[in-house]
Amino acid sequence: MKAEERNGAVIIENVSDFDLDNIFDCGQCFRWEKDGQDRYLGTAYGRQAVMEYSKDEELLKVGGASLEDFERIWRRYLDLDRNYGVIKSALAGKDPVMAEAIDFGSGIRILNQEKWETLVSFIISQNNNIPRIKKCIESLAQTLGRRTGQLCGREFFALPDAETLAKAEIEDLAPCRLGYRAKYLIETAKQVAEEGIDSLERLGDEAVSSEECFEALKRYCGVGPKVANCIALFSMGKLDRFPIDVWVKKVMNRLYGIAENDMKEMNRFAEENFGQYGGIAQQYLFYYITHNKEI
DNA sequence: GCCCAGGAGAAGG
DNA sequence: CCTTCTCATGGG
Repeated sequence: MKAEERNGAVIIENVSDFDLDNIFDCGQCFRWEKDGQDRYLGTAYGRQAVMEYSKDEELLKVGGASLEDFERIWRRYLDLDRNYGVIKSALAGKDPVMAEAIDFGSGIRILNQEKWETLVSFIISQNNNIPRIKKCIESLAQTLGRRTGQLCGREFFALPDAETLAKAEIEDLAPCRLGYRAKYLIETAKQVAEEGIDSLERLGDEAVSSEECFEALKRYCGVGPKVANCIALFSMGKLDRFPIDVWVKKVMNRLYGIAENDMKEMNRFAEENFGQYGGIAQQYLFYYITHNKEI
């Protein structure tokens, strides 16, 4: 798909299977907000951008970014080089339930997020709700993070790196209202700082199997099965991981008739029916149950 | 006041 | 291996 720079923004043509509401409001990321005119303003990889999409023209506009930024960061972040049409057909083929969920959130894409940020974000996410998770993360960035710039009249801050967070005390995090998760975060930061950020980054290598990645992530304090799966899926390209939270339990029960506390059966079902794209299937189901009052 | 949210750690079987 | 209890916080 072709990208070119026109008066301060990057325009990308022929972008299909794409919807900003679906992508930024399906629970995978926490740092994008709609600005009131169907544009999303947010940050990743130490940059900020404003995105706008026209479904009719299949045109994506990324403002606040150079063409170089787009090719270096946003193309991969938005997973633009993956053919979701093929994946959706494979998932919907023999599963009318999944076909319905895919139709409902047909523009979902799995972002390739920063690993450290995703680790931090999903430690904060445990036993928490999305609006408050967003507040906690923004507050953490503003309290201890570095200012990365401004766009559309807003200031943006990156999350503090592992070294910075490792040196922080619980009281330093008090303004962020993280609750009992604050000590998990500092403990994990110490471990990452100690082992080196590379040991975390390496888990995203293709040579590292999905299972190996999952087990390694669970070594961090505050990271259990659900959070490990989210990190592996949203920042390490392990598309088969199938995070099970309270919503996925509900949707698996209502749509597939699996007992609400039978995690083993849910995992088995996902592996058998969704296979290598279990994580993408999970996102369609999560979006479906969290945005559709009918079910 | 109660229940809930993209759960995990600790303790006890 | 499994089950149960506890852990802050804010919104409904």
